[in-house]
Amino acid sequence: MRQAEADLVRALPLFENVSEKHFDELMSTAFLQRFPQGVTLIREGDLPDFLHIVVEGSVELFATHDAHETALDILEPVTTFILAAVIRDEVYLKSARTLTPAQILMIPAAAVRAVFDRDAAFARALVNELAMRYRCVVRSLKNEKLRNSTERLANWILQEDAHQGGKGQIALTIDKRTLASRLGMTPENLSRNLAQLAKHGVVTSGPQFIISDVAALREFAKPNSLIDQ
Amino acid sequence: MRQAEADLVRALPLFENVSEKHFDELMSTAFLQRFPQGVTLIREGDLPDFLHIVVEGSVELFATHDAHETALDILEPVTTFILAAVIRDEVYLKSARTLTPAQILMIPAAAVRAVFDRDAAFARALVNELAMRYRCVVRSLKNEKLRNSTERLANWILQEDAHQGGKGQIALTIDKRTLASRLGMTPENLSRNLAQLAKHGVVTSGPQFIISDVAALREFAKPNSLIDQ
DNA sequence: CGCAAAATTGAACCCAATCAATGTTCGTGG
DNA sequence: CCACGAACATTGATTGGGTTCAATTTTGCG
Repeated sequence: MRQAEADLVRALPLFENVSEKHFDELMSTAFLQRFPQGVTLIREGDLPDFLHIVVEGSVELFATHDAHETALDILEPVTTFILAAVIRDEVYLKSARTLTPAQILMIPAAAVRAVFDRDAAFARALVNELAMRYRCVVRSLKNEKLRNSTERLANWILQEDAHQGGKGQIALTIDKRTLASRLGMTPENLSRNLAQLAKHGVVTSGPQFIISDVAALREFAKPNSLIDQ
Repeated sequence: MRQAEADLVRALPLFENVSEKHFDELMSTAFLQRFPQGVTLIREGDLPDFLHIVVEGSVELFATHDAHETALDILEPVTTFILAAVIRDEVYLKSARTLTPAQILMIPAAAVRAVFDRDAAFARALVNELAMRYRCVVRSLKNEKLRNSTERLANWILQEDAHQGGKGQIALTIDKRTLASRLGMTPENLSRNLAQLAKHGVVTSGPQFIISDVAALREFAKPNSLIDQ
């Protein structure tokens, strides 16, 4: 790994308070790799060799069973994944693929477990990260079970707008079929749901969503701090 | 807390390798309390005061939104809950209530965080526990999204049979409405699903389920080690 | 301009929840 | 020991949310 990249990694919250010695130990065997879009990074059922960290791009976590597949999460920088499998040294429960070209930091699982035992700051950071990931899953489980697909879309629009600066105007950076999968619905259903939201203050034209009536949209979406972000 | 109870707690995996000193520190402010059935132990949105551990009985984790409620998990001894909230010192995302009379060990959140920082064995055990809880949520999320309700029931029957000794004969210890809620379906739907499973090797008469054709049931249920147990 | 992929629209269908009615079980008190 | 009531369980009919399949329109790009 080059120095510029090592500096980038060093600044991550996960390594913030780790001693220089232990950080070097982790990095000496780690590598930062670029992947094109659509590459399967890990496969459910395999044993973890590396802790993965999304440094750039986005990664989809998904699972399959009986010829069906479901998206479980979409990760953006900077997020670890498969941390739980690495800690317990048990098989992955999910698969992962790149949704865009991506840069992934890979740290050997054995090194992670070794440094965890000797560096309290790293242990603290890891457990914090894991707790955060846990809470994310709980939030998305609640989102899935307590809202219908139109409500999930409405809340996504509110969040995405906030994320893009709250201008009440969203430019889609991904195509709609990807958005549909991220929201746990089919592309057909996304179309219908967007049509529904016309009644609740959202005007769409192609990849431009305009919130024409925020109050109406919030009224419909019922955002909830115990579910959203 | 009485000595007998302290011994019981001391034997939990979570405290196995914790030093005597730190264990005493945790226990000096902890208490083991009995609750009747149907008591709400924690409420989503509150800040965590205590780490909870189910020592006896069973506890339902649930969440509410917009006048709807959903069961997220059912815990049996010995399991921690709200560990992630305690570690991050953030509000609960779920509520919890006793499903049966229960005995709960409550350790002040501040003590947990304090000992975590000073006792590597405790840190290791906590992170292991958290990773295990995380993987449980992922499994139930996959179970929910990749199987329909009849398949979930079929797999529950296979697991419960194994749990009761693999005799091919299950005696229900809970009533069917509770089972329905645990499997994420309505009591009506449980009835219909049991009727369905008659075609796949399950004979029921009241609270007795008999697996008359294991091969047929497994064929239908398609158990999967990356989802079940 | 023309093609392929993406998006939309309509129709049929599936799964599960809800509502309503009926049947069953079980505990209690006469 | 039986009778009764309340909770539980089953069954049927209806509804709603969502997927799938098929056909059509739009978009983007060579």
